[in-house]
Amino acid sequence: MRIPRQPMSMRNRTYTEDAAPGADVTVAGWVHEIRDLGGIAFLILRDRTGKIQVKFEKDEMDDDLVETGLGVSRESVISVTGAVDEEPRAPTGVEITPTAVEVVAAADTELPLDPSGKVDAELSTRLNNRTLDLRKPEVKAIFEIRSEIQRAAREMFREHDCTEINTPKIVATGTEGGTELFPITYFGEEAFMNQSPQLFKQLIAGSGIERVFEIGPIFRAEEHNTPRHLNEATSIDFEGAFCDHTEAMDVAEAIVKSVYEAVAENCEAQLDALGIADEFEVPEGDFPRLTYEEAIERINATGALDEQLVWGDDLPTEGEHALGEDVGEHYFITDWPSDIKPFYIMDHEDDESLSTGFDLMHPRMELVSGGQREHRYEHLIEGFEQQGLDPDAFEYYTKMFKYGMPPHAGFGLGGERLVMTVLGLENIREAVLFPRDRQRLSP
RNA sequence: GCCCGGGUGGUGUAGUGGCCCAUCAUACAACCCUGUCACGGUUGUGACGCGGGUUCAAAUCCCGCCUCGGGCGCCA
Repeated sequence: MRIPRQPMSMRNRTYTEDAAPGADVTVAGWVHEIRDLGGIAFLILRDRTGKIQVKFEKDEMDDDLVETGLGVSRESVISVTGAVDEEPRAPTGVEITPTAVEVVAAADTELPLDPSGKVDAELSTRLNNRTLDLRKPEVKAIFEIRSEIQRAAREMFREHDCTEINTPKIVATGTEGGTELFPITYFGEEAFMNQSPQLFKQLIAGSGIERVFEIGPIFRAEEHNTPRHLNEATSIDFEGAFCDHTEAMDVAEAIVKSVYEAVAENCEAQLDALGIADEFEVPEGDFPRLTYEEAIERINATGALDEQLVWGDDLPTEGEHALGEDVGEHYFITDWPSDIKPFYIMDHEDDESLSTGFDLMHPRMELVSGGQREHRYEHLIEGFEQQGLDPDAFEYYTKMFKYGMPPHAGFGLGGERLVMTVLGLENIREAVLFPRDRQRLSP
């Protein structure tokens, strides 16, 4: 049974997909299109479940009814009451012969974009008119799938004995010092929007809760302008006490795979709406784990770069792409040089120049960054100083390492990048209802 | 932060100095049409981002501004 969620006058509303031949129903939704053939006309009504055809035979129906039904503009909200009949000539095999039509909310005739999809709209136009944009089945499908992805991720974290947590988004200090933060005023004090739950999730991993995850917003003030960056993004974070980096990699891999499996299993209609049902593939087998050294060797071997990479270089975007094409599936890059990973990542015990940091890559881009954390107080303080950060500013964080901080590891996964790569979207903004980027602050 | 490319009716486009009081599609308005499913047909409505400059002549070239997108850096 569906829970009634309509206004009182529409409690008895039937969804279009449930309108069965022989029944008298009231359907409600948006006017998708009207095709007036002269003596007969068809109105296509759309709701969240699909579309249904409403037939108007002018000679056989009340003039007022015909006038109301055919005089309404596209995308107006109407309700239609009438008998449902089987009709092979109708698009869905059934159609409604109306006895009553009510215009619930009329729409202006000039629409800022065309929800029927006959004319394309640029992403910018679409985002400025997101409500109308979401009336297109293929756009709606992205967010239904995004919801399923988050559900599947939550479930898999629970299977890994994690507790869901929520950490503050208004903070006094940054996390890693590196990226730009959005400054705000907090009752007259300087504060920032948090760029990552990193420090907080570590503090909770060190509590009795041990294994935690969070799906929440992060804010980065970098002025980048690319199809894979946002200034407000959703981070899917894991942190586990008594874990090392290899277990964190296992969890990351399990999450990504379970997301693909859930989409394949539960989103058939949405994949179909997006036109990718046939080529959609769930990753199989273990994700290859390349060391940083192997990664730069393979990139160099592709010959894609003008200059060969040497040990200690960060991987340029072009190199990432070349490697992604070469590997052809999700893969990890492990054993990064300590110098290019943040201070809170632990180095290997037997080689201090190598860190336990890892990235999980989709062939198109980086998805996950993680590692085993430095839980030893003295080493942590050293790390702060080496990175040019004042440990005193992070005392709320560092002091907890003095009271029994277990070894722990974790990762952060880019939520929008996950949606984007699962669905093959061209632009990360398509994976967010109301994206925040360099030039977009509203809607 | 550095670099590159765009902005033409409501929407998406054609147009690189005169052939443009601007093309096509869709939308909108009106009329015709009884089985459409991107319905079809006829007629009509509606636009060169803003400001300045060059030129006999500017949608087209130059400068500034606004705005959108992309590449790199950095990252999720």
